[in-house]
Amino acid sequence: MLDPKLYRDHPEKVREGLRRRGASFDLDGLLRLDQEKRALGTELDGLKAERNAASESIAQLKRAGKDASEAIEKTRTTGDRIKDLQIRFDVIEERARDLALLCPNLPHASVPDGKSSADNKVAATWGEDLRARAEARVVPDHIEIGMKLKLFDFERGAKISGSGFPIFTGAGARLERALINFFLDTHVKAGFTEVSPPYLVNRASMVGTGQLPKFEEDMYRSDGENRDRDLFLVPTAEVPVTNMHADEILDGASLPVSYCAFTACFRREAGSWGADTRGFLRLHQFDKVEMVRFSAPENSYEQLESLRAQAEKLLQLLELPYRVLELCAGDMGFGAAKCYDLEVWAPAEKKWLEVSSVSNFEDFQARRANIRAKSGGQTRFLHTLNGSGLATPRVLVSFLETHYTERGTVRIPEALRPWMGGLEEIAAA
RNA sequence: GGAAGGGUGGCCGAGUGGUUUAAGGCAUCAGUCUCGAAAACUGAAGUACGGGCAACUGUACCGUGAGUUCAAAUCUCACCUCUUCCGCCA
Repeated sequence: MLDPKLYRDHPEKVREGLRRRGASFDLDGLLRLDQEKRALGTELDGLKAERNAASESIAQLKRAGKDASEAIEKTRTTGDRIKDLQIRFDVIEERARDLALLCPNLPHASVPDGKSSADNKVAATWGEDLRARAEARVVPDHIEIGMKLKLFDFERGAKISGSGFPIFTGAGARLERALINFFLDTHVKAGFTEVSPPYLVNRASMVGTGQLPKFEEDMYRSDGENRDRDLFLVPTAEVPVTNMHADEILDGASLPVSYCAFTACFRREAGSWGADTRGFLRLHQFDKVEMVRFSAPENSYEQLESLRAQAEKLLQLLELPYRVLELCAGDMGFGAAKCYDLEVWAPAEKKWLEVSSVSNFEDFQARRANIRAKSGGQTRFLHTLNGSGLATPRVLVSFLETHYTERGTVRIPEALRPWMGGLEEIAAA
């Protein structure tokens, strides 16, 4: 949610930000509703002040032992007017809030212009040589490798759940688990606090991080006895972990606060049928370790760089070539003010795969979830950031294709071996 | 699932429908004292929204939502949630 003062006092700035994003949002409608809400509010407050004064004089009459029935009778009509006006005010206020929740965040000044993923800027690359080496020979793709080594089973996953729900088997399941533990342990060592949150969250939490109200069709929902009791399968650990501190005031001196969490992630991927449906590239359920950071507003962009470095470190340790994209204004997610994507190279797919998205939301989520920090006697919305660290299925694709050996085995990079019981390579059983 | 008891500011914790402008304490900030600090003492201090150039001022907020009333932290109803006990259970 944007700061109301921003669109009230500087609507042209908001308009410019929306234009850069290529977002269609009814800013004029929001400004009209906001104006109407304030006019009604002023009138309503005046009536309430009138009633409070009348009640006070009634109290004085009664205390003095005098008859107050005439004053009570007169105040009754004020009460009726308040009731009417209150209903009108509530309707307008709700409409204003509903609309404000649909407005995306504005891009930070450093975010490059652009309309789509084609306009993203390559900010860094790592492992060029490895990539060239991997490309120099013909490599079977991850599905073929996985079938040969019996690492997963798409058909049986589809039988029990549907497409997009693979089963990991044997060394594949082991590798998946090893990656997760390797990620978590690396983060904990770097000072992150590990949390294991619920996989089902309420509607308020989904609104807090910005998945709702706009993207409900992409979420798995379990209906409650009413709307407020609906539960949603988490699309990312960002949702439960960020909302852990909803409606709280954190001690400013404790910032930044950093968490890491493993969860399965659930996405309907509505509307993307046919795109990347083969293999692991687009799933309805996948595993991911997420980093979430609560930062003071002053240095959230330093924190963004440090989160990005933390995610990069994992890929370096896994010896997977990657590049870092600085997303353009038109390609960023709904709530992000600035965002980097980490993409690994998949030699057989011959394409880059997004395995991490690292974003600074500034106070966009903090406003929605009401997360503040107090320092120096001042209470302000803090800044929230998060980054994948990392999403396993796509890492696995690159991992299998990159570390596939001429002997038909998959080499385990040294950094991961402690989590694989010292195993040096995965071979056919 | 059943029974009982709770939910009040950053935290703990009082609170008879109308001096509640929410007692008191802790923590915080400022001052006095001190070479400096601690302690002690004195004082300040909730959050959000609106109006005003400003000093200031209005409204709302005691788990959430309805209701009763001229007036609700206080009374009524529903719900959420926590604690304890019982039952069931991985």
